[in-house]
Amino acid sequence: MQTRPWIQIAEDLRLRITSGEYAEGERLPSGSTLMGEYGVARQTIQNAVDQLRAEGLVSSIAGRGWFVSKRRPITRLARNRLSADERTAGRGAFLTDAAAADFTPTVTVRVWKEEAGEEVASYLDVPSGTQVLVRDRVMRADGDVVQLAASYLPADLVQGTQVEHVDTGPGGTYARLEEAGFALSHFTEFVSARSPRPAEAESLRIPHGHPVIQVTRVAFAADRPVEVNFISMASDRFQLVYQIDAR
Amino acid sequence: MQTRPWIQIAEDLRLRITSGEYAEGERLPSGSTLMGEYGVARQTIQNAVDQLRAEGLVSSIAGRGWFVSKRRPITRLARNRLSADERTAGRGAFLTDAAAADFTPTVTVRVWKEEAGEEVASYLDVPSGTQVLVRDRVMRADGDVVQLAASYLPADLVQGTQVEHVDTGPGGTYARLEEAGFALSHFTEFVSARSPRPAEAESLRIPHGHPVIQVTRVAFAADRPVEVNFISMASDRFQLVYQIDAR
DNA sequence: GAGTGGTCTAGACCACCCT
DNA sequence: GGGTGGTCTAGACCACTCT
Repeated sequence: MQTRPWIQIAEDLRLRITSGEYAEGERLPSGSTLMGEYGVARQTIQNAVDQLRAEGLVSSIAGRGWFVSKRRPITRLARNRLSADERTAGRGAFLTDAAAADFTPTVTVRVWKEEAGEEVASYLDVPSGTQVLVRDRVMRADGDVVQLAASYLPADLVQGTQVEHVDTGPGGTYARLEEAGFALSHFTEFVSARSPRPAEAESLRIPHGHPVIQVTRVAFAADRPVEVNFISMASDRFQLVYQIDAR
Repeated sequence: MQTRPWIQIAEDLRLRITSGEYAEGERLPSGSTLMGEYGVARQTIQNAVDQLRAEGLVSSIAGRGWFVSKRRPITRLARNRLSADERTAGRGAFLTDAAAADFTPTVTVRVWKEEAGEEVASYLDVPSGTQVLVRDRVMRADGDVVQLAASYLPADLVQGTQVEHVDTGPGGTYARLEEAGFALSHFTEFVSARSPRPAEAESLRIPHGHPVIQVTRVAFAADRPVEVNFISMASDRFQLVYQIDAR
């Protein structure tokens, strides 16, 4: 086998953590101590700890030490809440989640128009370069950024509606679309994950190496796509929940 | 702001790639060249490239160089295929996907019994320590490992059925469950992402730093959980697709 | 054999935290 | 001030690839 030292050290430390030798919230031995214990250089220990941090087992505080991560409560986001009932209740999806998970939500919105790039155009089934309305949103929970989202809608569809404004009114964009004659039939969500760019990681307060969940949601009105929404969120804080009928 | 050098270099290289200065599949300048260009040490360049690799923009071949990643075709896994129609068609989910995505599937299965740990017990709504049947599966596409899955079922539920054997027969576990009187009502899928352990990354052939999509699927028969399935797959190869009704 | 990526080492500096 | 994590440097070695 002969794995590299940093991998072996990571595996050993992982074992010591999961076996309970170091309890939740407890401090790991310092870098210098571990250098001595394993007889390796500083950087090698760092690599091992970086791995455990990416896995979510360890978090670090500069100047204090490495700590066994406390299992943070994970917010479960029920995706099937996009149903008409929830929508007409007058609250957007994020605000509904906030109520369920008990945090104070803030949403910062910027709105502008641009020409659709290739990806957006393909999701919306329009030619590249078509004018689209962009709704860029930063969602905070108790002040911390937790989700980034950018919606794209064909500009002619929402011309003169409240969707063009920062505040879309009760029920949000979807409610306004329905009023404009685009009754939503279904949503398609594409779910994946990726490593965030450093700037993104910093704004979402993601530990280095931690993945981001990437959801691309397309809203359809009578089989015509009317909105595509790109959503990013930290994978250590959120879990998506989908209900699938068996029949 | 004053970001660290490796972040700035990563950002610069990302720009040079996305702007098209280096085309898809093209080789980046060598480490030594970049050390000279940016006036930094080898390790700093390495850190920058590691970041781009985690983002999926760059892949590396030891002894050859760093290359701008070719956008691999992503296999979209339609989750709503868990419906009764698909199930009675006689093929498991993975084999259906294989047919759709055009690869040759292989599944290696190991089966055993053990006592349920805390997590499994809570998903199955049984006491910790209850006997469960474990079906551990390695799924390969054209020989490459692409998915790992481990199913847990209450042992008494499947006592004496074909589910206890490696080959569950046409329609798989779900078909056998229905025959045993447990008509499936719905599935709940919890979707998240995480950084793989090094060993896991190697077996799934995941570039270092690349996330794994983690799906936990619970099958219900008349509101009683009868199976929990933990599925891992590489996020650069798969995307999950969910259809959500709007009414 | 020369060039490449990947890793390890030893030493240094910084920002930060806790007396 | 002494300890801590995080980063950068300069130099080394290895496995690999392409002549």
